[in-house]
Order: sequence, then C-alpha cells, then structure tokens
Amino acid sequence: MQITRQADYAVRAILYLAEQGDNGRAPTSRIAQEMHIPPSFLAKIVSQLSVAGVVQTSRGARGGVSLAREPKDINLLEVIEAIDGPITLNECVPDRSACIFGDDCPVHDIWCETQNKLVEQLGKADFGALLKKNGRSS
Amino acid sequence: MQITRQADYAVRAILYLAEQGDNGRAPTSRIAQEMHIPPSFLAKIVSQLSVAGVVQTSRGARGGVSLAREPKDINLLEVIEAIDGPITLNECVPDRSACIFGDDCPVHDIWCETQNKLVEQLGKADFGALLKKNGRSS
DNA sequence: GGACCCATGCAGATCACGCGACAAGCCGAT
DNA sequence: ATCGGCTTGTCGCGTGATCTGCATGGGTCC
Repeated sequence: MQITRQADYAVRAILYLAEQGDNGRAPTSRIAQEMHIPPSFLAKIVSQLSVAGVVQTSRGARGGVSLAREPKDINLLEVIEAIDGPITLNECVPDRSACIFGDDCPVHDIWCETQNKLVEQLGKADFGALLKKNGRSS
Repeated sequence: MQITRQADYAVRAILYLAEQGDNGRAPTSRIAQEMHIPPSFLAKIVSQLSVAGVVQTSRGARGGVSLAREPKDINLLEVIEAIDGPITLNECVPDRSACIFGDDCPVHDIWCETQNKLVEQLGKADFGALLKKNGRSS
C-alpha cells in the first residue's frame, strides 16, 4: 500500500523540470544532484518517462531532459503509472476472473470504487497547480 | 500500489464470518476451504486479526473464530491496517523528516490529501453495508 | 576526435508469499 | 480424574518476485 521509490523520484524529477520554466531542459546529473536521486537510477526512470511520453530526451553534448508538455497538462497519475504501471488496488479490479467468486464477490465493487476515487484524486493533481501551491520564487 | 494478498484474504475471512449470522463461529479450516485460502496461511492472518481486536478466537474442540463486534462496526480500513500496517502512500507522510526537502516539499500536501481520502473511503466501508449490498440469501 | 549524455543489462537486497512443525489450550469420552 | 483428539498460536524456513542501485555501452553534438 505504498508507491515505489521510483515513482517518488519520478515526481520529484518532473517537479524540478517544471520549476525551471518553459523549456526546462536539464541533464539527469543535475536533476539527480538537486533532488537527491541516485544518478544511475534516475537514468532508468527518465527512460520510462520518455517512453510514456511525459518527457523528451536528447542525447549527446548539450542534451538532457525536458518536459514534453506544459506542467499543467501533466498530472501525478500518469507519472506514477508510467513508472509503477497501472494502479490496481486489488488484482481482481482489472481482471475479474482473478477472483474465484466471479460476479458474486461482495467486495469487488468496493475495491473498484475506492480505486476510482484514488485515480481521480491523482488525476486532478497537475504540476501547474503544484507549483502554484507554494510558489518557490526563492 | 496494491494491497497485499494477506489483506485480501483477511477481508474474505471477515466477510465469511459476517455472512454466517450473529455468532458467526467457524474453524479456520472451514473458512480456508470456503474462501480458497491456504489453511496454514490463514492461521497467521487470523492471529493478527485477533491481536487487532477484530475477531475472537477460542482454541480446542468446538473452538474457532468469531467476530468481536457486529459486522456494521467493522470496516475495511481496520482490517487492512491490522494486516498490512498503517496505510502510507509515501514514507514522507507519517514521517516528514524522511523527506530531504522538509517543509519545502510541494508534493507532501498532495500525498497527505490523497492518502486521507483513501483512508476515509476505506473507513466508510463497513461489512454490514457490504452484506446488504448484494444480499446473498442464496 | 573528444567530451558529454542517455540507454540498457546485470547483481545485491529486501519483502511478500506460502509451507511446515511444534507448542498451547480446550472439550468430550472413558 | 485422566486421557486423547481437535483447534488455534507461534516460529522459522525456502522460494520467488520486485525494488534498488551500479556499471557498461551506444549515440550525439561541439
């Protein structure tokens, strides 16, 4: 009942890029240093985020990572799901056949309902709002 | 981002007892058979539920497991937390010092808020309502 | 050509899961 | 009263998956 540290790192990385302003390009090494993430671990995370279409990467000198969209169009849900995979409270939620009781299972509805609330909550949290919340003009 | 199978088994066991009626006493072997739970695994789960005060157990012949309270006074949250421990979406939620950014962390509030919603949702789901939802008069 | 940066494969550690065995307690029969 | 059987409580072990982290290799720009 906990998100993985990978997902936590991913959120921090996106947050850092969002703070940088429009383009928000930065090498993974700097992100890792600023956000206290193991550098070689961040590389894999960024790769997954790139596949998911959340960030864009460019290799070579002056390369780096940048947001694929504006912060307000990126929410927590897709970042987490890009790393941890789809959120499933219980395995019977996406695959009803996983439960032996089939349609007779009384808890199935509760799992689905709770999961939907959770997903909805995470989906509403976009990074634009996050930045605004505590404006770090520093 | 998933509850453990232990918690799922625990919920099923409670549900089975709640279906039995008022007293709802049953040996773990029967619960295990009916709800498709590994018998030796269920023993450990029942033990934890007993410590948490959700069920009462009596040893010896004609012993078994029974609910400590009425189904409507038992909710999903305490069953899950009795098994998996407190629900923590991220480790920084219960222990703010776990996060390096301290009070400056923009996501901390989101984690807390989302977790509270989740906890509230699970806390509202009591087994009395679950039974009523799809009345299995069979 | 050289420096820089992302991408990928690989090992260690942790944890959930399930099993088994022994101990402790209770009831009923003798 | 004693014995035997039944049921839960507790503990440790092995396996498998998964998270975590590192090192190496491939690609790009100056």
